[in-house]
Amino acid sequence: MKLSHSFVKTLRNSPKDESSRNADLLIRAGYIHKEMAGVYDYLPLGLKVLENIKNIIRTELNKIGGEELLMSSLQNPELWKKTDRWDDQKVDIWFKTELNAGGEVGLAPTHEEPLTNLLKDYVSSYKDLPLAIYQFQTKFRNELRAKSGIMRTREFLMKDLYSFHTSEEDLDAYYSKVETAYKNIYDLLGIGDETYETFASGGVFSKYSHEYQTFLPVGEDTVFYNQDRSVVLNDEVLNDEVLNDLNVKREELSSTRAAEVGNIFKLKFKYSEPLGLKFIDNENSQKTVYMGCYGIGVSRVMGVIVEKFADDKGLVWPENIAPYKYYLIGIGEEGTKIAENLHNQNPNLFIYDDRNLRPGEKFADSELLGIPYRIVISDKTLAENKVEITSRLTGKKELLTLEEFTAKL
RNA sequence: CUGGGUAUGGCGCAGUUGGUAGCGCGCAGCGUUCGGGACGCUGAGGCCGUCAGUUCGAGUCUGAUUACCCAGACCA
Repeated sequence: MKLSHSFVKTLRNSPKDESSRNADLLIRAGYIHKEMAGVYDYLPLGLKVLENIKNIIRTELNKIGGEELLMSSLQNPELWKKTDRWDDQKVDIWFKTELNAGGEVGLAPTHEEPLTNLLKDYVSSYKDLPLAIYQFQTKFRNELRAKSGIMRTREFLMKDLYSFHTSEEDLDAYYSKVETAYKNIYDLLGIGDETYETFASGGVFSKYSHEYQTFLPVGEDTVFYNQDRSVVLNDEVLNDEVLNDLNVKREELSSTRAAEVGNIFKLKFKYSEPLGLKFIDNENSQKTVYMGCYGIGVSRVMGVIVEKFADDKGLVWPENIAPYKYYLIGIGEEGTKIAENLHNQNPNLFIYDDRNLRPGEKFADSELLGIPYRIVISDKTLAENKVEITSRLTGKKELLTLEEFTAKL
């Protein structure tokens, strides 16, 4: 990608109305644009990051049998009335509007109801189960207060997976598979070593749910953890009964701020019962389907990654999710010519800074954008017939011949 | 929702006791520069969030309203 062709520009000043580090840097670096409080646009670079995160998640979910679909945002109130989640007193984050033809619709804050209902058309026998169905979908939640940049917004991208089973054992077994998949996902996203499965409140049908919490000073949750971090719990469930269940003592726990990057639930019959999702078992008797649901806030994860890695020079993306791997700078006539050639061979790997700027500005932007490796080709490096590679993360420089470098691509 | 704060060119800001707007960055042109955000000259761009009001005159005063930010509450 040639930078001169992008409509996006970097900013030297921080926008006044963003105090969160993630939105500040993402806006300055041209990854996102703010539409209004809690509503952001994803510009070409931001979209690439989002897509990279999605692909990591997609790959892992497909490994555990997930099937991807895409459901609608507009919701039929009748469905939600059956589960008692349409009433604003019960669920206070709905965006609701009216049809010109008459009647109300809502913008989906989650998708248990429509998917459970949808499956009534496709599930009739135990032979149709289990199922694991997921999507990447825009959710709408009318939060009283949007904050923390892209970490808590009114419109956001979420991966939601739902599983359907004939028995509690099967649900439990699948739940474990998801736990493993989630661990892999957070590892691949680069935040695995600071992300912990955390006990949280479970609701009606199970004692606990599990959240995935990334330790982060600007996180919105408070979690408690023991010394080896084998037990982590949300402060909302910090009580004697839970401490007893988990066999930890209050005194041995420390607390920290953390950001929720995922949440998994055993729903059992919570939605299948009221919506009537049933199957016939092998003895011809009618049973209610067991369900689980598993979410990851994709856009929030992007914000958490920014918060986790950014430094005083700007963004720092892990290689896996960076929009491009290399930021290419040619200096001098010969260096520019070679850089241009290199870029043209594989435009998808490089941001080629072909702008008519002095090198210092290009260096600064390469750092602000957080691209993993900066490649400089100049008279200086060409004197040794080499190109210079600088790691954004470590700042370490390396000189390779052009042949050695292209061999690595 | 409660409390506090802010609204002035694309971004960041200044506008003194009311006299119809200025700076930095960015942008356009020319020239000198060219491995760490260079410099000179020239230039474009704003009815000062919105609506009322006071006044001969309002970015400055009054009232209302909207948006945005922060803290808290809320948060499958």
